[in-house]
Amino acid sequence: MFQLDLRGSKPLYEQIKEKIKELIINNILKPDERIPSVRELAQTLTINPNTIQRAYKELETEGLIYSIRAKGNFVAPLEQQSISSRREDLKNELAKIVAELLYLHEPEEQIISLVQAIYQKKEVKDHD
Amino acid sequence: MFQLDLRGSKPLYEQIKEKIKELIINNILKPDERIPSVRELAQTLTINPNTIQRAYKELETEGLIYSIRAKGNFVAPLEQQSISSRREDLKNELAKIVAELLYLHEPEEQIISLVQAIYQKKEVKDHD
Amino acid sequence: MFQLDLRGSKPLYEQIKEKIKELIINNILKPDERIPSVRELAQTLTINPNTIQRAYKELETEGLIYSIRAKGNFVAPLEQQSISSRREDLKNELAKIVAELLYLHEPEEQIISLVQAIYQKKEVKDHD
Amino acid sequence: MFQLDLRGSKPLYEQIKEKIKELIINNILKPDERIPSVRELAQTLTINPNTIQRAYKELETEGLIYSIRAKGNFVAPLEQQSISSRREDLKNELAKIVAELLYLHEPEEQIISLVQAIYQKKEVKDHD
DNA sequence: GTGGTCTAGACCACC
DNA sequence: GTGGTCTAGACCACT
Repeated sequence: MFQLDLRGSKPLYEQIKEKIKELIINNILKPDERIPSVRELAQTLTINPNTIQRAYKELETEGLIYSIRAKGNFVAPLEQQSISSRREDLKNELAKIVAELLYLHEPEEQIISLVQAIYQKKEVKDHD
Repeated sequence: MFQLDLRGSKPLYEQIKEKIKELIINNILKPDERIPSVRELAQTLTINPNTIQRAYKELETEGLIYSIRAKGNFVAPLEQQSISSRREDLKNELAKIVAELLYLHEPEEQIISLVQAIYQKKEVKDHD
Repeated sequence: MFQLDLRGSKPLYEQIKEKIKELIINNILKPDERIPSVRELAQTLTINPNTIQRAYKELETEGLIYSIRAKGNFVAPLEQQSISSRREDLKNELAKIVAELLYLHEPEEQIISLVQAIYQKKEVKDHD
Repeated sequence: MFQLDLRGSKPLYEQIKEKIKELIINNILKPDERIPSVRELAQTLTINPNTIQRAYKELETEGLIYSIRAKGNFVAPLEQQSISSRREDLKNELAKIVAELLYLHEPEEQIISLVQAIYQKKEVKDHD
């Protein structure tokens, strides 16, 4: 499913969170689809179930997944997340990052083509 | 020096971090210039020194300031090796945010014009 | 039967819980009346059965509905022992919320008039 | 400092969260005051440090405390919490609870005197 | 089988 | 000393 960087300083549970988030954002995991069980994923990644559990719990509090006892964890449908405020938050974060990149003399074109690349990837997917 | 939003939802130390960052990015605080000591700033803002310390520490790990024991904290000059890696980090963060905005159906044009607006502001300043 | 806010921030299963609860509280669904089956409701709302099941289960633990295997889910009659303990639970929750509102400097009058407004609405209904 | 119900079904870390929250709300623990260290509290309550850690971490994400590595955990100043939206949320929760109490035939006077009792306790404290 | 909680014990980075 | 992360292993309630 994905691989972890066991050496880096980033906590494993955060890496797991990010990876799952990516899979959801890229629509590889679809709404109401079941994601691997805590034990399953722990085994395939050969790490402790507690670590997975922690990642899943935080994803749940962030509204990205929901869990049903004795059934599993599932991707939360997009509609149930607070889209509008989340979008504003993200745009604020983005503005700060761009301002810092400007300070570090990153050329504007580079940033714009980065944005375009991300959106283009999606268009390709939509044609599938 | 600056004011804090005491009623806002953001932690004080993050607000301080951002404010200092802004001052550096906008060249109001210049390279190798000394910034207020933890105690000084704590007193003028009438908040706990812990809060300032945490803000300064994170700015240091981000490479924006450096501290000399018993002398104070100073703005880090741009000419450091850390710049290119910092730029890569920022672009990675940016990519994640853009990906999530795409997932939330934010139109591409909005993002690009946001980026352009930030860079345009800078051009105006350069004309000063 | 009712509509969900598909864009809101609240999880769907909580919205369903609340809606059903409202229908029971306002006596639109009457004691021992059958409520839609998990599958039925999932189909009419075009959402995942898991979501409905979770909502129903929580309503059951709160004592508002009861389920008979292979027959369906029904509104629990008021004449049960569970009422007094449920009232105590609710009053405890309420006390905590009021304490936090006090901490956040919400004026006492505001809270009391909120309570009165809710009870007054009921009086009007009783006159129907 | 406080006692836990080891038999009940409520998770220990949630009990700890609630207790600390109470202490903060009742101003027994004051802004920027240090709260017991993870190990300290674990020892006095004779439970595992991990359990305390979990409680503290969730309190931090809720904005009630902040932690500084190698220094300890501290009460977050009131001003840095998002008061206005939090108050609205709390009033909504309160309205639902009152509606359910009305359904269960709890007399209006009982609720109002409960609210008044909580606010009166505070007045007494203010006279100290 | 599943998620959820808890313990015991360990290591790290920081100060 | 402090907070933070991770492992190993256990138990529970639920389906």
